Amino acid sequence: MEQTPSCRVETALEILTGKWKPSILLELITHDTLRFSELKRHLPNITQKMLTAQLRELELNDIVHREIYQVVPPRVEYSLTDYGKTLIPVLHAINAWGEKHVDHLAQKEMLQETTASSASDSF
Amino acid sequence: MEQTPSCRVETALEILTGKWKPSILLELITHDTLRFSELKRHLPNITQKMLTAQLRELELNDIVHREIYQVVPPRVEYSLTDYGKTLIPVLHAINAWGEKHVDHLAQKEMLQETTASSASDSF
DNA sequence: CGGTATCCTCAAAGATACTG
DNA sequence: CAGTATCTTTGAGGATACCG
Repeated sequence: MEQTPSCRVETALEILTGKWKPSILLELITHDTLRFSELKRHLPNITQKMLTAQLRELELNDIVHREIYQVVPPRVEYSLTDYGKTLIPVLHAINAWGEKHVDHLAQKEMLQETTASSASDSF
Repeated sequence: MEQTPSCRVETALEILTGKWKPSILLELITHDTLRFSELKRHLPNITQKMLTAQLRELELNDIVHREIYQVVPPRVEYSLTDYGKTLIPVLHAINAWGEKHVDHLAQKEMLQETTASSASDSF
């Protein structure tokens, strides 16, 4: 319960870090609701174990809602909670900076001509 | 060079993650310029090895500038580059969300009275 | 003072197999 | 379909000692 700036930044970053959490969150932002298997299809390299684990952590932090339909075969849908949606502007800021940074890195590699790159996606 | 949103977010997060990078960056934001030993003093639990390693990574990404004064005893000063300063708004957004989240977590633990907490620091 | 060089630990992530 | 259960791997981070 320190509440120093770095405590707050680290607390926030704990939500976002985890190898797959940014991808999962971005999928849920753009698709709104996804079943477990759909999420897995969108993230081809993730294992079931990791997908489950990361989703559980996000759920524990109230970022993600897990809706279970008691049918056969089972159907489980994931979506952002309202609280989770407050993360969107943060991800947006990170995304925007990341785009600049990828360009910045590219410029370092080839210090010659600057290929004008495309404008930012909405996300 | 994929340039998908999650690629960009992950690229940006690579800069910020690392156990000590947020703290180091916040120190450099608030103090402007710090010697190696001053930085170490502000971060009591970091080892020299980790401090060096994290600073080197930040330097490689053009976030931090390392100025060496050839004197005895050696003097090395660290500061944010102009490019590194573009991270400040991002850290600010993360910090602001982190503050809300610490409150959010606190509310989950004691679901009783809401102690009105202090307003946000400048950082 | 401001670092390297080694060695070690442990937890996050991956591979694989099984299940209600 | 949507998960567990195990086992193994990897590498970030830490402890400690030494150096220009």
